[in-house]
Amino acid sequence: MELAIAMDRLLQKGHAVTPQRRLVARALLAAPSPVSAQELAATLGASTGIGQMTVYRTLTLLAEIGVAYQLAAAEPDRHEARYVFCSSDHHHHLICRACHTVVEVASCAMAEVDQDVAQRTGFQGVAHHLDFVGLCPQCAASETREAH
Amino acid sequence: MELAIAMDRLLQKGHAVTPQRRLVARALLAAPSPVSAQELAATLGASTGIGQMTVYRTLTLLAEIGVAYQLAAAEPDRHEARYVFCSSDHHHHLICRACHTVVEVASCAMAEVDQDVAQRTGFQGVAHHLDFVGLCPQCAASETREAH
DNA sequence: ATCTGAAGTGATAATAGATACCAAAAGGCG
DNA sequence: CGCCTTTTGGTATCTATTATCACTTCAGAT
Repeated sequence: MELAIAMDRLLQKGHAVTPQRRLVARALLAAPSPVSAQELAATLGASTGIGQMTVYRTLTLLAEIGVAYQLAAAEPDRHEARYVFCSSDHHHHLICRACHTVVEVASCAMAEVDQDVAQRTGFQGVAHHLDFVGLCPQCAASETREAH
Repeated sequence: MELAIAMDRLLQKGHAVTPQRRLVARALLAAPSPVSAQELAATLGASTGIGQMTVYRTLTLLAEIGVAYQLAAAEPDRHEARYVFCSSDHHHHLICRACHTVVEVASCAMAEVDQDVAQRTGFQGVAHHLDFVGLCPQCAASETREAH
């Protein structure tokens, strides 16, 4: 179970495992598409009484220890951060620009690209921030239909 | 002169060329590091009387027509959008995490990566959102010195 | 098991980046 | 040159996020 792994990582990094953190992580894991802190706070607040401060702090913390990822590609007109659960190693996300479904993209050769960029520019400790955006098969189909 | 190209593109896309838009584009072009709408509005507002609404709208517009780019890699603790001027074709940005200098990275093989991702997932119209972050040579040197 | 210091929580208030609205002032094409 | 549309900008407002701080809970040591 992925949740246990996430909670373990909390402990390993010197953070407490609290019911609230477990609930936030579980909600994030269960979400079918990227969620914002606001959305999680609304849902969890109503069902469990967790305060929004805790949701914000927990999401930030989960992102810090690598259990969550804050998407770089924000939707237009929404300037709020959206998160997805990801316990596995470095990888990227492919987001449907219609329904916002997220698919993980197996880590490609970006490490080499980082190295290449570093060599060509003289920068050190080069990392990257990368998301893919596209239309998932279902949305592409329905969009074609609507345009008839 | 890059500014003329940018203004031309405005016209081509059916937008008016106004003194305000010229000033915003010029300020963006002259900026040595990514600037936020707030910063531009403060500077331009004081020196030319341009309203902040216009700055926000113009930056959004410039980003839409491809003359400006809104960075994906936000600085921690700053949740405001930062823009850089870029009239040339698709490319990426390498940002120093200390001094925020921006270096353009010649467009790599990302188009092929997009295609590859599309094939493997069935998504259509796949694009990406990618920034690099690192330490520029100067900042790397001074950081090493400080750590002594 | 329980004690204890440190970490986590949450209600409220405050901050700040961004947007809505609308009257006044331009721009561009005929 | 003149009209119609687009653009502008002041103010009010929204909303996501952070600050504060008293209270509670966790985790490791005794």
